[in-house]
Amino acid sequence: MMMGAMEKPLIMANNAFGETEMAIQEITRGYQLTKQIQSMVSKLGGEPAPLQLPGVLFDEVLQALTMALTNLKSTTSSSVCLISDDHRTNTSIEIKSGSRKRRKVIPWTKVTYAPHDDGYQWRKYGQKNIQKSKSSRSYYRCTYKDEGCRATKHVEEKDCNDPHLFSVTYYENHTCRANSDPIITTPEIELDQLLPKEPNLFSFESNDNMFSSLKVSGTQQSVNEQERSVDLQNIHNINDKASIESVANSEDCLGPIFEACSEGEGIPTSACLSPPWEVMSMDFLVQYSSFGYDDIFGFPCF
DNA sequence: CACATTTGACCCAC
DNA sequence: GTGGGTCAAATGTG
Repeated sequence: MMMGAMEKPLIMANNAFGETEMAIQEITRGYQLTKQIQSMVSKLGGEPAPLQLPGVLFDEVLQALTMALTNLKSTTSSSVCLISDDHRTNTSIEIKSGSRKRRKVIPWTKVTYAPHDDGYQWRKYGQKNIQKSKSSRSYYRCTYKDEGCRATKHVEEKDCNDPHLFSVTYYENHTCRANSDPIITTPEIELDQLLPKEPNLFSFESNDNMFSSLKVSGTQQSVNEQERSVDLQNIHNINDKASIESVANSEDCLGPIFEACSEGEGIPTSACLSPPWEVMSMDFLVQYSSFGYDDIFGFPCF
């Protein structure tokens, strides 16, 4: 699915999210056009010396666009309700310890790229080196703690090759005025608006809480509107890097960097990604879309 | 000056 | 005793 050079970008809904989405579309288009030019330049051949510099510049442009997309996508996905309320809202249970009742908060975790702005205002109150982890963990609480808001979060660098990847664990819900922030809770943004109307839907099929397959659909302007399937015994044991890469990098698998959603009992059901992220983002994608469950499934870092 | 961050000390569950 | 979470004084920043 290669977008034509003169093609216009999609027109999105006229709201804040739509504007962000439009920016994402534009940058994605810029990425694709740069790829096209890079391809044309590389085909000229025969004059390697003067073409070496443009080659390096193309790489840098593509990298810059990719980073811009990541940040935009990260902001978008954390600012709107991609996640079902059951999982955005952590719950708490009462635990009896001796004669005392102790409230145990069930946290939820998401993996995100920096900057991890989730729309709330946080105040850092501590930092500790964690025994099991090479990196330190930062402790944040809501700026409006004085107003009775008990929300806290812990931010820790993920133990994988990507230094920009962070694990953010949330405890308690915001009860402060920030909770009425329309960006966070906009009810009119429905899941189907967020899910890609474009190609590259990776759908995870689950069976008894185990992921059994990964499907990739190329639907928009795909030469063959076909659905290809990569069968994986259990997605949490992904080790077939090559097959995932081949799908992710296939020509009719272009589009937004990624989106992720979760339905039902927290089992990630669909997501999409585009070729620039290859397997690295696949790992991120899986972890992101299974926020709070990575401890259970133990997704690997490639 | 007000607010945020840093960092060593303290608390507490295990 | 140890490790993780929180406190609070010192320090930084706009």
